[in-house]
Amino acid sequence: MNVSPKKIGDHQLEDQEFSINHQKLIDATIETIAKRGLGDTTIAQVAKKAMVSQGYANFRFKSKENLLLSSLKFLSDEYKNSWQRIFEDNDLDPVGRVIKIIENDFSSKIANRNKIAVWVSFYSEVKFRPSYLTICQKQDEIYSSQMEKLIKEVNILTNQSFLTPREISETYLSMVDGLWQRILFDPKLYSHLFCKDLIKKYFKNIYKDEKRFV
Amino acid sequence: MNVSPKKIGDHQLEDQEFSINHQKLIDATIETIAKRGLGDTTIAQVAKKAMVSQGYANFRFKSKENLLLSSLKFLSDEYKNSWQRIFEDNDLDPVGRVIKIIENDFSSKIANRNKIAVWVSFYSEVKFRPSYLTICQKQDEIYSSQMEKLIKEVNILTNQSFLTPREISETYLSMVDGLWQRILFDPKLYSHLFCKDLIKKYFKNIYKDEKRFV
DNA sequence: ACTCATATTGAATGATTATTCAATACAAAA
DNA sequence: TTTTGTATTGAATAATCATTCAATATGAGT
Repeated sequence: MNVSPKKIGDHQLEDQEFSINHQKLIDATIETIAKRGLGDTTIAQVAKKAMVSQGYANFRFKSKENLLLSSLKFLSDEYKNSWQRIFEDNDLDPVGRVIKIIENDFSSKIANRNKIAVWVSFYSEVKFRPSYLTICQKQDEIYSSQMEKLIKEVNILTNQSFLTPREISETYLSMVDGLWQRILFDPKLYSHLFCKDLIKKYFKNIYKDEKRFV
Repeated sequence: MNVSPKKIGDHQLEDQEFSINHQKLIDATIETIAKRGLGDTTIAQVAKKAMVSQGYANFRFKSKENLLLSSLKFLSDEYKNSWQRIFEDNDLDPVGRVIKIIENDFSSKIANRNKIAVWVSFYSEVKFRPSYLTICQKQDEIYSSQMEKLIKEVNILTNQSFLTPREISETYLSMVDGLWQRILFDPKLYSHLFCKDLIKKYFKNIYKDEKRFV
């Protein structure tokens, strides 16, 4: 049953990342937050869902706070990986990349109601937990600047010059955050398709000659 | 010191709305949520800030849940009043109304960091508290439909027909939600001026001939 | 089989906090 | 002044939880 103490040579790995229990607990944390909300998430519930003892969960992560932080970090990395792959895909041209970005932001892996619930829970605490802010802000800054660079390329290719890359990028990113929130409210009305089409239409209005924004 | 038992004729007013303590407690609740977060807001803190006893706060609102609910309702009504006044102002033409709406949504009364913190706290709980959802959703639906009607008028006046009123209204509202969230993260970067100009530029791009969107 | 180090348990602890309620203050009416 | 009904208090209660830790299980090395 105990799988965690991986060894390299004679050395016990210090890094928690390699433990199966570590990941089980993080998954259970995310599920619990999504089901009951951040405020009603207790170590006991998480431990039960992860099928380890309550004491162990605390021992492993040193504190509840740290468990929450690790879970946020995990979600944050998952999101980052998904868009970084798009930015690094050399088979895509700028417009194709933008389309992939939109589709990723409203894919069922990223924009599902459970994960959004977790995101929003942490967002709401950001003002009071500098540690949450650090994780969210760093990610957002990179995404934001990558996006701006990408839009710059699209602007040049399409001869669009009224809205600056910064403006397009900022409006896009706010719109995504806003739509994610709305998915929480009313997932039927704000379906993935609806959101994607809305944003594509928004881009189509900026880049009138570009056929690919449906 | 006791001002609350207003009487009409011989009748004790049942309606809590008329009590000064009632409003003091709601104000204190909002301040406390903004300062410490929804999760760390206790009745004791709120009561202390409102300068009444802890027992009284509970007695008055029957439960903590109910106090929170009343506070959300208060904020919700305050917001609704501010935009309803704009929709009802007969001195404004459609474009002028849109501009007022934008300015209201990023006025310091509405988009200040404390109130946004409270909004976002409740949003994050919406999935788990149907009562919160009811308040937020109802308000949003009315705002949304009023906005759509207004945009329809602007579209007609400006001969704009590529984006539908619904699309413009949805993108606008999501953008506002997203920007509010961003104000929480980084209020320096997302100043009121920055947000207003960004949105006006966005409208200017839709209504190219309309000089008033700066 | 025995030892030892590490992983894991789960019950006990102590802190926090919503809620209750008996006691008191207060203000109007008699 | 006394009575009476309501407003308000604040201490007691009971529930919930994070955290701790002594006890136990496990598995590798000898």
